[in-house]
Amino acid sequence: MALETAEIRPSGSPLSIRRAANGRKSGGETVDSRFDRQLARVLEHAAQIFCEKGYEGASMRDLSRASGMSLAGLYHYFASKEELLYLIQKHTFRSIIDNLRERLGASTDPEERVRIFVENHLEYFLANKEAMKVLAHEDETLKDARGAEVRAIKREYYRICFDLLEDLKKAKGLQFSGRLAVLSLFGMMNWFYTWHNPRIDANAKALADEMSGIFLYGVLPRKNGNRKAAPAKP
Amino acid sequence: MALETAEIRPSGSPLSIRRAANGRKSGGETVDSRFDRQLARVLEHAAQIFCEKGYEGASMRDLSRASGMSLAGLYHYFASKEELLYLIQKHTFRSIIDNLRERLGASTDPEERVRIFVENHLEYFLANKEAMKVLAHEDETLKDARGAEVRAIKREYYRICFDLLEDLKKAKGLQFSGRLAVLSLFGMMNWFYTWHNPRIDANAKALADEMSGIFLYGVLPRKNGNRKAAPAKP
DNA sequence: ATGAAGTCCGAACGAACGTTCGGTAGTTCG
DNA sequence: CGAACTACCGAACGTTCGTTCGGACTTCAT
Repeated sequence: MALETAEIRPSGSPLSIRRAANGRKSGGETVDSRFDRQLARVLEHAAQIFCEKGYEGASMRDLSRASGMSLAGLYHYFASKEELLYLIQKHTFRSIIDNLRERLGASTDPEERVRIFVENHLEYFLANKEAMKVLAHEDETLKDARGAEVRAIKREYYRICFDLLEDLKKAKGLQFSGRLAVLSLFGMMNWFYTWHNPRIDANAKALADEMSGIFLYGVLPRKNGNRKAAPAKP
Repeated sequence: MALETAEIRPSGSPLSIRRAANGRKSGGETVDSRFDRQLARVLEHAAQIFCEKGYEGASMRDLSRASGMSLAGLYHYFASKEELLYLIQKHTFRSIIDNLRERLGASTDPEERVRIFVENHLEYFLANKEAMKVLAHEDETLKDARGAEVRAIKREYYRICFDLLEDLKKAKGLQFSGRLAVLSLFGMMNWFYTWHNPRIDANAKALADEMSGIFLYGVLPRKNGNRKAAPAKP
């Protein structure tokens, strides 16, 4: 799945790209202008390079080579290397949240909604591995205004998860630390990128089921045997 | 807790430091030579700088400034920046494994041994925050021989955890994917460094109890009420 | 006292870094 | 046509990077 065009922020924002998307052409076939499509192409290559070598370890020359555009030409599309990282992180975060909001509409059962959260996260992770690793690994890289904005989106995402767990608590009359539960769950899910091997590991749906099972019921069985046990490894 | 001297590997190893530790002095009070003590001091500062700025983002000049030693002087103690990272990672891993092995001697109960593992990991993490973040965050940074050696120690550590879970499985007649369980548990524990706040979060022992609880029993209650529930957040 | 070994530094090396400048095609549009 | 604008590039800018070199001061066994 390709990165779409980085969305343009409301005018007046200090972080907006210098140019607005214009979807008009005399024979306009797509909504995105050529500028937007090229930017998206560059962002995709950038996500891959940042994923491979890390943000600091990746050079603009690496990116130039990967995208087939000259070093100077790249700067036609963004102002700095840091803005590149910002655009990738913002788009990825907004995009996974949008996906999630849509999926959560499908259920009102608290436990199932938690399962939907996990499944959405892992499926998006698998479908956008490079960008998601950049999101998880370069968590503290951005500073100042751009960093603050991405951190705000991250809080929004965490908050959704926190609220899902609060609903679950209320529905089942439970007591546990919501903070630790959320952060443990995110730990399980985000550590993903350090070990996932498509030749060994199951698909996103199956992994999400197993992870939800561990998070909700643990690896030990309850006394009554009705929990969904993960299948044994062959 | 300070980094001790990086241990010297058997002679003939291609990665050994160029100099062996000699504990002898006429009035010898410590086992470590001056060389060893200075190296340990530099390693400690290096861990802190790498923790703050990342390995690639940290410069030898940053390290020179932090340790109060001249840029050229640093190279008296190691051959390259990469060796620095290697020494930090190797020492930290060996050290946490040694701690663990000693603690595991205290119990033969499978469930308690898993709890000991979690407790040891989190306590070591809290006591050596900088070095442990460098270990977790710069996981893929080292290449070639040094990377292979650290990866081998990592496998050893993972293997210990995997075997603990296999013992638990056998003892309780369970079925679950050991691989996913180990990696989920490591995810919970290693994500730690991205969120731990000493002003908010409990001490290592309490956090370890809660995390073990989630991992073993999940956040949902068993039908009989005998699980150790985490206290509600005020 | 002497020499070897250990400890440390100022200055510099070439390479690589992110970014900018001036310019050249190509397209759009009155 | 020609002015305005978009898309892009070669070459260079100044800075910072990891590392090295030659030497100076200290320590210590003889």
